[in-house]
Amino acid sequence: MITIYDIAKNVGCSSATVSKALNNYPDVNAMTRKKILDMAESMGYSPNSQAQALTKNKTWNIGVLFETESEIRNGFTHYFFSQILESFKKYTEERGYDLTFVSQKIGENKVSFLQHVRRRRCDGVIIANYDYNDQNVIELIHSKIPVVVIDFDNDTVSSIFSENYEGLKLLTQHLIDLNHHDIVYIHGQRNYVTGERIRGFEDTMKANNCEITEEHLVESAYYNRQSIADKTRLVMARENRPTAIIFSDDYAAVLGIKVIQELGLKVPEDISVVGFDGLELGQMITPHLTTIVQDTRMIGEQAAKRLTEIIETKNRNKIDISVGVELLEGASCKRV
Amino acid sequence: MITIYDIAKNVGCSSATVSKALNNYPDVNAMTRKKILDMAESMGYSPNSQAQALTKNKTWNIGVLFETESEIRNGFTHYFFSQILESFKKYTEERGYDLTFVSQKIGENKVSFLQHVRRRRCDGVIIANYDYNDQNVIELIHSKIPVVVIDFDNDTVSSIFSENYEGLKLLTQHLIDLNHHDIVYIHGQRNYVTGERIRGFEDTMKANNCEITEEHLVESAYYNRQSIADKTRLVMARENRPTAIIFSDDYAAVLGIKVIQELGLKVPEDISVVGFDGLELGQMITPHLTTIVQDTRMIGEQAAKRLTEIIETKNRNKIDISVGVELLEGASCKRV
DNA sequence: ACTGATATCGAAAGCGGTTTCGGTAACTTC
DNA sequence: GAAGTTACCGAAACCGCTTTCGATATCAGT
Repeated sequence: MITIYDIAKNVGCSSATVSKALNNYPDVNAMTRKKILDMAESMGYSPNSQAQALTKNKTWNIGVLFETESEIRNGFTHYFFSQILESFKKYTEERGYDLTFVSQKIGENKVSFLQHVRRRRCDGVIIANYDYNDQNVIELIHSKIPVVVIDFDNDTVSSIFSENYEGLKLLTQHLIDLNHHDIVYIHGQRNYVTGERIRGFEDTMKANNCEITEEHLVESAYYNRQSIADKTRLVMARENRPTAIIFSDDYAAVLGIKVIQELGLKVPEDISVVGFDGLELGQMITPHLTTIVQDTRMIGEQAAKRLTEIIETKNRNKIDISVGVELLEGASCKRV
Repeated sequence: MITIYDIAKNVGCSSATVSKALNNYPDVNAMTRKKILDMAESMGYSPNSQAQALTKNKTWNIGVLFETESEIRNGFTHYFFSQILESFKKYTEERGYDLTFVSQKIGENKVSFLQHVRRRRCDGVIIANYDYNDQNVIELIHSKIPVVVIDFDNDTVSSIFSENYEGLKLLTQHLIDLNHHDIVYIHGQRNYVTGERIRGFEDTMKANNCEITEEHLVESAYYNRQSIADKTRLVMARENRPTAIIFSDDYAAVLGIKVIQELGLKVPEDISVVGFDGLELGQMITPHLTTIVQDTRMIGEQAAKRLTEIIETKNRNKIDISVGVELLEGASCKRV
């Protein structure tokens, strides 16, 4: 690898001048600048970002913490979060940052997430879809490093949310408008997001004088095929089966529909089904899924915007950003 | 950020000794070593990987080039390649490498992929699902940097392939065994992989004395919904409609099935359909898709293994690795 | 007591850059 | 022509770490 010293030697100047020419400093003669730039070009010079990071104390690197509590679909393969990450990546790349996945190992050493991020001197970290109870994550959130989280309620770092309450309100109202009164919500594990959604569900039910008992709330493990199938079958086997099911997400809804179909029943003729997320998946099956579309592009972009802002202003102020949702009417619901 | 100098000062020794203690050099007294380690611990020391990279000339960073020719589902959201990447990541992480996505920008500067990788001093690069005709990619492949590619035939760098020929042979034979003779293959753009698959298709058809004309080969754009739907409709509208369709991949097959269903026809009663890849997607619809399962875990692992091998041995020898495929029988085919 | 081996340590150079600051040389200005 | 600017350049310190190599102290052996 060739260095600025090599260039300096060939041009006949000092390394300082080369550095200045390369970095558009004003105090270098136009002629020398050109000679240096040409020489750099012809020698195939490539600045060493490590050396630069060392002096500038900025790596242009953003750490990504991106896993899942589920064993089934994790990391990149997660239908929903991969979309957010893709959008996040696009925005940060434009800003000149690279994304580095933070793991628990560097070279030969086992490290905590915080240690990893600090070793790599990441300028900031985005956390999504991680187990927020993980001691490692907590440690990271409470560090001095710029952090933005997605879908996680906390009082230290900025976070991005979809309007979960609103989403469930829209879904529930939609079903009620179709004359459904007996609606079961198969939701995910209790956490902040789920809490908000349940609240939206309950409030809307009550506001429309629909009875709501514990029968109407069923918990299922997130992105867990077995659990989703089991819970769906359980609900379908009830003697007074509901007329509609709200699934925790599109993935669950699509699986649920499959289970229902395998039971010899039809959606929406025998039961109405809605999801949440707005995955392409939901539109690839028959019937098209009615669902809430989360604006993943916007979520990723807002997360990126907020994170780069924190990095560049050093102001870690907690700001919560809420991203709007939208009802997408498919063909999985029917008026009763 | 605290440095080895800070530790040295507090312990009362030189920075060299601190470094040695931290790196398990033999020439440091057990007592001093302990003092240093304890001090490092209590001060919350975190080595600067940039500084280490500078001296060791090794970054423990692998560049990832991972996009798609399609506008629809790219990067992380690609159903198939995200699985490979996930597996790749798992393996390289275990080995202590970090993954960095290589873009066309660093800080304020626009750069080529090669420049990006060289600036970051990546130890190696994995390329998957990229446009291999991109001048940027070609430049990278012909550089001195350790590179492994997936699904790309070339004569400079090591590559990992699924047994594409074998895959189509299995699919075609399966259909023929079910008495299908009129089979249309809706394949992707012509490239090496597609070529291999077409060869497998044609050879098997011929070996079974099935007629094969240009009618039997239809080209459709990869992961392009519109194109897939159009081509499917075209084939379905023929007056002597085939009894079976082989789609380029599961994504296309699932979309194809939807189109067929929307035409008021049934799979497999009216026509048999098979895909390629083995996506979860294919098993989430009714009927379950019959397809070829590509071993994405193995592909990612082999790619990682080969790449780290090249990095660690400096031997860039071209080695092609072939990964076996398997027929998965769903319910999307019927005997005629 | 003397020699040679061994254990332990640190000075210093190097990795590849950036940035301050002082020094020339040339150029204005009156 | 003296004084003050301005343009341009480079020495040197620094970023944080690794690694060589020589120095010193200690110890065993004879």
